[in-house]
Amino acid sequence: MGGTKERILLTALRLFARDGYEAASVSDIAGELGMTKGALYKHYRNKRDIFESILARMEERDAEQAKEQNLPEGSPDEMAEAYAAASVDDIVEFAKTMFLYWTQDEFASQFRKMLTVEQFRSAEMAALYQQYLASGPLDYMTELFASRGLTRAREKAAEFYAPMFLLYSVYDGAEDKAAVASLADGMLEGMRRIADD
Amino acid sequence: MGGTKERILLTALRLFARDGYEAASVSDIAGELGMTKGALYKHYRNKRDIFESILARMEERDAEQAKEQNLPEGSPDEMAEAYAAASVDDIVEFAKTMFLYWTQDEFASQFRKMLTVEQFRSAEMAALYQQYLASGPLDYMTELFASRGLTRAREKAAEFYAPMFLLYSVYDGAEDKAAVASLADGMLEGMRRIADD
DNA sequence: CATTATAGTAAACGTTCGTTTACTTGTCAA
DNA sequence: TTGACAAGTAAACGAACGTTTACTATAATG
Repeated sequence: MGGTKERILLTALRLFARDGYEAASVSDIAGELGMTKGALYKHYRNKRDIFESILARMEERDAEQAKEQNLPEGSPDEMAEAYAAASVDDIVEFAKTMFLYWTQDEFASQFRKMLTVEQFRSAEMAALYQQYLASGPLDYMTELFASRGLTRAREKAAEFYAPMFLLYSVYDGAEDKAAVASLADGMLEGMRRIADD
Repeated sequence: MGGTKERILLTALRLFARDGYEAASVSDIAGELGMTKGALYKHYRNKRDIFESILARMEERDAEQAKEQNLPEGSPDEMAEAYAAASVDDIVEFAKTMFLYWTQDEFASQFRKMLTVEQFRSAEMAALYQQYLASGPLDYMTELFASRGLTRAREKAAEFYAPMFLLYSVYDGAEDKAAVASLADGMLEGMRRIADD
C-alpha cells in the first residue's frame, strides 16, 4: 500500500495541464507512472473520476488556505469586518502570498494551467477559471479597497491585481523564473502607494 | 467554387480555440460545416495543414496591421525614431485599438483563445503565446516608455498593459461583454496620467 | 459532344481511445 | 495453512480517430 492513488492524481494533473483533459490519454498517465492503464482502474472508476478528484482536491486546499490567512471566506458580515480591519500592508502581503502560491506551489501551479486550457470547453470550467483566477480575485480586491472607503475601488483593484495576473503568464514562459518572481515582488512593493490617495 | 477553404479555416479555428487542437476532431469540423470529413481533404493535406494555415494567416494579418498603425515593426533604428515621436495620447490610442482587436475581431479573438489553450503543449506554441499576448506586448510598451526617457519604464509598461491583459480574460467570461469593454475604455483613459511623473 | 477537373459522398484502413475481463501475485488475518 | 483481498498485468472490446480509396455529380473546356 503506497501513495499510488496520490501519484496518479498528481501525474494526471500535470498531463491535463500540459495537454488538456481530452488530449491526455489514460495510457499516457499510466506510462508516466511505469504501470499499465488497467492498473489505474483499481484506484479510479474512470478518467473523469480522476479529473473530478483533482477539482475536489483544489477545493479542499482552497478552504484550508483561507483558514490559514486571516482574510476570510465566511459570511458577508464577517467579511466586511475583516475587510475594514485590513491594512494596506496586509493587502500587499496577501497578494505576495497569492502570487507565490499560484507560481511556486506545484499543485496550484499545475491546477492554474489546467483551468487555463480547459476554460473554454464548458460553462463550468469557465466559471471555475473566473472564480479562481480572473474576476474572482478582482472582485475580492475590489471589496477589500471599497471597505476601506477608498474611491475608484474597482480601478485600484485592477491596477493591483492585473500585474500579478500578467506575471503568471510571463512566469510560465520565462527561462529565468527567479527573475520574474523578484520582478513581481518589487512590483508589489511599489503597489503600497496605490491606496495612498 | 466558393469560399469553402476559408470556411474550413474559420470553423477549425473556432473549434481549436474551444477544445484544443487534439480534442477538436476532423469529423467535428466537417460536421459543423454540414459536410463529410473526406471533403476536407480536397482542400487541406491533413489536419496539421489546417492548423499551420491558421498560424500563417495570423502572421499575414499581423504584418498588415503593423502597416496600418504608424507604430512600427521595422529595424531597431526606425523603431527608436518612432518611439521617441510617439505621444502619450498615441500610446493610449494604440492600446485601445489593441484591446478592441483581440476582443472584438472574430479571427483575432479566436486565435488568442487558441494560443491560450495550446501554449503549454510545445515550446513553439509557448513562444507564440508570449510573443503575441504576454511578454511581447510588455516588452514593446517598455521600449515605448523607455524611448520617451521615462524612469521605471518596465513598471510603467506593466501598469499599462497588465489591466488590458486581465480584461481579456474577464471579457471572455463576462455575460455583459459591452460593460467590460467600456470598463477597459475608462481604465485606459485613466492611464494617461501614468506617464506624467 | 466528349473530356477533364472539381468538390463532394460513403466506406474502409489501421491506430488509438477509454473501459472491461480474466488471470497472477503478494500480503495479511482467521 | 488457507483464503480473502489488494494491486498489478495482458489481452480484448467497441467506438472514434486521422487518413485513403473508389465512386458520383456538376460544371467548365477542347
